[in-house]
Amino acid sequence: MKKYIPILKETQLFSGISENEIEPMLSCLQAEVRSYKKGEYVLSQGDSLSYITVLLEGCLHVQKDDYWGNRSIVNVVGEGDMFGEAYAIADDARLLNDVLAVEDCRVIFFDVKRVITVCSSACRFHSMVVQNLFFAISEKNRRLVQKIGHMSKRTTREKLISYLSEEASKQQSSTFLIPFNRQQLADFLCVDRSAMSNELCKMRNEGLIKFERKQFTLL
Amino acid sequence: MKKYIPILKETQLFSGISENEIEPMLSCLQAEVRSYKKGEYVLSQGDSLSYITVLLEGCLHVQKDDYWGNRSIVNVVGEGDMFGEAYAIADDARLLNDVLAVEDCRVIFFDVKRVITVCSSACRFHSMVVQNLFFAISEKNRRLVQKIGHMSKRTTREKLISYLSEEASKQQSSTFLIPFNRQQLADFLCVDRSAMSNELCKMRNEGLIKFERKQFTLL
DNA sequence: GCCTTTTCGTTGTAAAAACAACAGATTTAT
DNA sequence: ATAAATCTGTTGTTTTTACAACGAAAAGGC
Repeated sequence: MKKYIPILKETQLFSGISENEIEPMLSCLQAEVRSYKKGEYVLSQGDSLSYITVLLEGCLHVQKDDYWGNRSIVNVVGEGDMFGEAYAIADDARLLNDVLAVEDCRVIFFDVKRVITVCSSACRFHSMVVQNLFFAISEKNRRLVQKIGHMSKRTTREKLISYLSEEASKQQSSTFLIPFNRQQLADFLCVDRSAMSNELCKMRNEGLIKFERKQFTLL
Repeated sequence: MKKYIPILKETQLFSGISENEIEPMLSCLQAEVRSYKKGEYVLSQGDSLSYITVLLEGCLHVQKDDYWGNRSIVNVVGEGDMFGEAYAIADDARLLNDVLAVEDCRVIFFDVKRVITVCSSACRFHSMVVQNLFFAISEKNRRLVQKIGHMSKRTTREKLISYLSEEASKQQSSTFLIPFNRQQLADFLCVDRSAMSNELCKMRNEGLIKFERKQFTLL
């Protein structure tokens, strides 16, 4: 359990809490680590979840099969990411998606009741975790709305402009780095990579933007 | 103010709190009720919000109009639903969307600082409101993720299938009512109305669905 | 260093969507 | 009850996207 503390320290959930403070919290929060083989389901649609979870190792896909059996991947969970928290915290929320291990995985579970109910004074950093969770979910909410703002644009060019403008304003510079490669950016904006790449180059030729790998400049 | 207590009692924010316990909380939370006519804006993009709000009566759309006049409906707020909370909780978050009354509405405002800061006095149900707020924000996140799931689909048909499947499963019936007219549904899924209407009729001709105004049936 | 894998840009084609314009049905207002 | 406004379906045209296939450049492993 101890070996995962450096990973946990970097997560938003434990932001502002040092490594030696995390250790006693693990038992307070009834932490439990489980392993999954590639192809196994970590969570399934319809499940009732009572754990806050953080992915320690591997990669997960949050996906859904619709009425006619078509599958859609909703989200990719990377190492250190929290997932399923909205289902664990909400009162009686059944999972609407499946969570599949696409690699061998290691997941840490925290009892949600222990997390959101502040325990007696012994665990003084607990209230900070509660607050972290509160702000994290609010921020996640706003990020989702922003993502919807980009996706709602009709053309690939408009989606790109929407996203790049926001990134520029967030980083307070017309030159900035994006956290995606081309494929990931396309997946984020829900467009085809090659079509997007094509559009980016057109925009560059028209003198709207400059870019080099992950560095972009709005002109 | 008193007459709204029976409505508030049924809301997520005051879940588990009885009517006679709500009354003293209203002053503690500095509640204020305002009315809006159909077509009026309750909140506007760029606003800084310091109130948790609950819709007592009517229906609201959380939406955004872009430079070219394209409208994107992010969320539908029904009676008893809370809105804008993610912006109120964060310290310096400006609203990304407008909130429009699509019917005559009545909204109650609570000072967010009073809500999330548990008071010292004998307001013992206050901490339960805080917990309810957690639940509500989590649920909101889930709804946003669902919407992204629909929008992430490449074709209008897939978007429709995704949305209608979910609505069917949410209402636990293959026949159900949607809360949108055609234009609003198009705005919600971020596609052109006529193209969507066309696609719906094709799907009906292919025997996939039946519909009549706002009532749909999956076959 | 070299080889392998990944990333990125480019092109052409087929499919799909946006857009515009219009007519009939339905709802709302007076 | 009638007129006005809104909603819905339909069609044709233009624009945009998805898809597939490929080579060059860059990154990573040994």
